Amino acid sequence: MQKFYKLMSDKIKDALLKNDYQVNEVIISESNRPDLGEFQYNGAMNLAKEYHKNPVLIANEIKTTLEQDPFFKDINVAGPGFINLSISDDALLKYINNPDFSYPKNDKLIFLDYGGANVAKSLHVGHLRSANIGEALKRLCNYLGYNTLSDTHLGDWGRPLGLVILELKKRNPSWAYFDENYKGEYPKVGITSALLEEVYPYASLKAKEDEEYLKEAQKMTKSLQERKRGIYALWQEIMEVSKNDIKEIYKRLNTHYNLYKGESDAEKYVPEMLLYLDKQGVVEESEGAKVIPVSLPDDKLEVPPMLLIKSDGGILYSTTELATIYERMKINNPDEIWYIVDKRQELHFKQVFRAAYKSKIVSEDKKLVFAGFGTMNGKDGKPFKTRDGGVMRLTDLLESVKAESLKRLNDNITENREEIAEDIAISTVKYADLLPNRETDYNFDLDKFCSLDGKTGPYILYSTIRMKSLLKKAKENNFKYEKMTIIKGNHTRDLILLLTNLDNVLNNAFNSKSLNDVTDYLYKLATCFNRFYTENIILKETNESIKESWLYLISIIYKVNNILLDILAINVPDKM
RNA sequence: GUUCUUGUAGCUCAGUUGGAUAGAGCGUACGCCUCCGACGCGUAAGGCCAAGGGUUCGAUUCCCUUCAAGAACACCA
Repeated sequence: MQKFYKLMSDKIKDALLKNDYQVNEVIISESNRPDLGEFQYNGAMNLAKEYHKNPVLIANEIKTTLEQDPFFKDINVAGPGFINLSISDDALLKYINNPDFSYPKNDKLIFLDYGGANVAKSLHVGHLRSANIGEALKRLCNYLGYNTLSDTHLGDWGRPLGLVILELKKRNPSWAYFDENYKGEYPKVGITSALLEEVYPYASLKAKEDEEYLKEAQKMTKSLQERKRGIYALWQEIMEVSKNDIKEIYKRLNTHYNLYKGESDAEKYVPEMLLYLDKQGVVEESEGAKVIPVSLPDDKLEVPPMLLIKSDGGILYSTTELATIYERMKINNPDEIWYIVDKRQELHFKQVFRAAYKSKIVSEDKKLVFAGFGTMNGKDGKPFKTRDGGVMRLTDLLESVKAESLKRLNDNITENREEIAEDIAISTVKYADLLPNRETDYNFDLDKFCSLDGKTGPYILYSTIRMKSLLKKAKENNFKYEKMTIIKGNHTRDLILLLTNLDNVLNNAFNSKSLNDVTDYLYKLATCFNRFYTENIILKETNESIKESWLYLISIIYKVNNILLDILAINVPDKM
């Protein structure tokens, strides 16, 4: 059976045509007056304007036509021309017994850029949203039939690396990496992520206080960018260690990338791109620097030109960003690139995107999408800091949530407590992170997010596990649940109606590139199920067809729950 | 300073081309377990949608003004 809303709007479209009304799109929504109907169509009021007719009259014409279709149980016209629709049991049963949750494959390729980890620096809380939103969007795209590629786009080529290497040299001048006369393979020196984590903040601080040190660091950065043999080899060792470390943390968040490329990869394309840009004639000189002007006549705020080359000849963030696009178009040629990054970077990306289109690195038929997200702040609404004022590491955040989850975990669970607490912790963090609209800033509140009450990950998990264990028990008792034959009992109908909305929810999330519709829908499913569950005693129901119908319905709800949780990259433990 | 974003219940937030009586969660008050997971469910109180004006049958939504908060604004990433 096709998507329910599509079916309904097709029926209304037909009815409109039969009454000689032309309309491009029929939008039906859940009723906000459930006392009058289950769905509503408000189009009669718009048609009234277009056809200069009384909207109530139009609504009644449509009503009369629709009433011949046994699909509808009740149709009424209210107020200035609202059409309220209720569906017959037969139609709902037909839908629920043959629901279509799948989407056909298409060949569009969407490239998602999210994560943005920096090499030699541990991931911090600022990296959380990008990973959560990006991974969920990627899974959503896949579910809806799109091809995807994801890249974490590592920050692996700038001054931070120069600082780290310099400090390592100061401490270990005898390493072969630093011997300019050394030939042959360099022996590994056993860099660890713990070492890197300690070295970078130290060097970074020192560079701020010590001018001489900063100069040395700049020199070191230059050596790296020139790929001096020993320095480059050390960089490779650092990269390997750091990359594995980063992958480990992303793994905890169920986040995986197709590509772990970085600025160093894009940098290789810079010379080629510069030649190309020159040929395109888009580069201009300005105050000793080379820029691409990107302002447009109707800009209210003058968009400053994109800086391509500094007056000292060096390249910048925007240069590598543009080179990254150049590289991606050349290698992967995606139809769209989505950037899931902090919304404060909007202007920067606007410049780069404009430069990309202007120089025809990206053709007009392709989409560069900026999906900026709001900042996660501390409980007090101020930027999230540790007690000593530093930025909190992502691992520490996850550990604190895990510790809290473990503390709250039911005592009668004796096995796999650690693993279960981990699943709960990740669900907690992800659900809380995806609940607000993508662009909204939100405050991290440990107690609130870990609570079992309300719109929280644990509540969703609890409800899902409840469904699962109920179905398991039914199976153990050899209760069949292959179809639904009757709609009886409190909230049974509500659950079916809620399910019809799945397609809208997924499409809205795709269009808005925000997951809050999905998290909210999961919450609705869970509460509706819990209401249904408390008011109907399912396994002890004596009427066999009612029992089977209920169990079948639960199996569908459970399935949808799993589909959605999987899109959000949340694991469901067996027990909690 | 310029531009953009935001302002919705005590708190945290939804609200999709303008629609009927503005929705959730938390918190508060009061209820519901001899029964499938009470880590659950129910009921109630709580609002001048920042303020003022405009557009129209109709505005939290669109336009203008004011106030308040936040962000961005070329040689950092």
